[in-house]
Amino acid sequence: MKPDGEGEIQWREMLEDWYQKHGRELPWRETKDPYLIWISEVILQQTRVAQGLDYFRRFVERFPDVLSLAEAKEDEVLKYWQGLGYYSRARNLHAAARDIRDRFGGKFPETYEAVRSLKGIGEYTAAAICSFAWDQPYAVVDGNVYRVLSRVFGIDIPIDSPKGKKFFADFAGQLLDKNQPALYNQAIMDFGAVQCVPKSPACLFCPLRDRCVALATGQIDRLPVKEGKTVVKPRYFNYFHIRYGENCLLVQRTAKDIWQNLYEFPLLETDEDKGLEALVLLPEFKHLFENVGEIEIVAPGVSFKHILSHRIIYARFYEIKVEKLSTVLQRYLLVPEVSFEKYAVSRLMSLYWEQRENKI
DNA sequence: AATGCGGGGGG
DNA sequence: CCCCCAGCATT
Repeated sequence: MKPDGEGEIQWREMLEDWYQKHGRELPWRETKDPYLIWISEVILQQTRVAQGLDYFRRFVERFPDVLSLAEAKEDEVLKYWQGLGYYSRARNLHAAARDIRDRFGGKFPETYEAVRSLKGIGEYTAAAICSFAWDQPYAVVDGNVYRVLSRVFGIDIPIDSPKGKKFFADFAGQLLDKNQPALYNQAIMDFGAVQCVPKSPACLFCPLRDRCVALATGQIDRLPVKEGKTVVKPRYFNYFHIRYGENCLLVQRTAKDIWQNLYEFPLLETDEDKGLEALVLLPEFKHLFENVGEIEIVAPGVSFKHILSHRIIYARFYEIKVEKLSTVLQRYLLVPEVSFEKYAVSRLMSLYWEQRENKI
């Protein structure tokens, strides 16, 4: 199928027909409120619909508009994001809400450039918001679009190369149905998510089976082409669940690192896997437990292998009771254990807490 | 141009 | 085990 002349019309009609029949009903499709669309799009960055649905419902119930989000504390926003990953999305959402309040008088901006200027909104999200909310003619290019276009038209330019990004952005712009951008954009993404799936798509039942280049040439499994290979690096986290009476100690991660601004136990990261015997010999360990009186190591280290896309974290948790709070320990946050769940923590921390509750 | 950032689901 | 998901920011 050629992307010009009559082919374009066929292409659009085919996608839009398919969408009318097979498109999914999703909560954020029932609104034209740019705020709700924005929230849904950010939640769905690198995240499946099934995973994000409940987060969307909870988030917009608590923060129904720009102002309520802007007035909230970042800690609470992060708490609503807990478990979803890529926490910079939540931090940027919060910062952008304040930006809209301060720079745009609380009214969601309505031009592509202004929307794009907000933190956490890139080309995809700006196009999604502007097309869905106001039917502006911007083509979305997400993982679904890359897959559909690369297969149907047999394009093997790597989608994660600058050349590929430019090509697909231009191409998607040509194919866009400028008379109804919202409908068209939803249609092509849903088509990718439901019909033209990454693995084992049901090509026999595809409305494009007669015209798909990848299917005709046996390249379905090869397209889209990606060149980037993510290197997985190991990290070794040794956490100390330090108990002082009915309290534990927490600290906020402030570094530009994984889980920024989430809370965790005092951490000793090592460059290799170490057991408790090796750990206690480290100066950092000695410093942490100086002047705390008698210490009692309640449990042997509990180990977790926490797998992320680009990291594999080998974590050990040690539950340690102390008699006194030294000046070192006083620098941490003293948190009643019954209040632990008020803090936004990583999945790793919450898994530890969960298994501990189960044991008790 | 390359890297970092989470977590979950499916083959 | 590996790949991918309604990507973005930083360097």
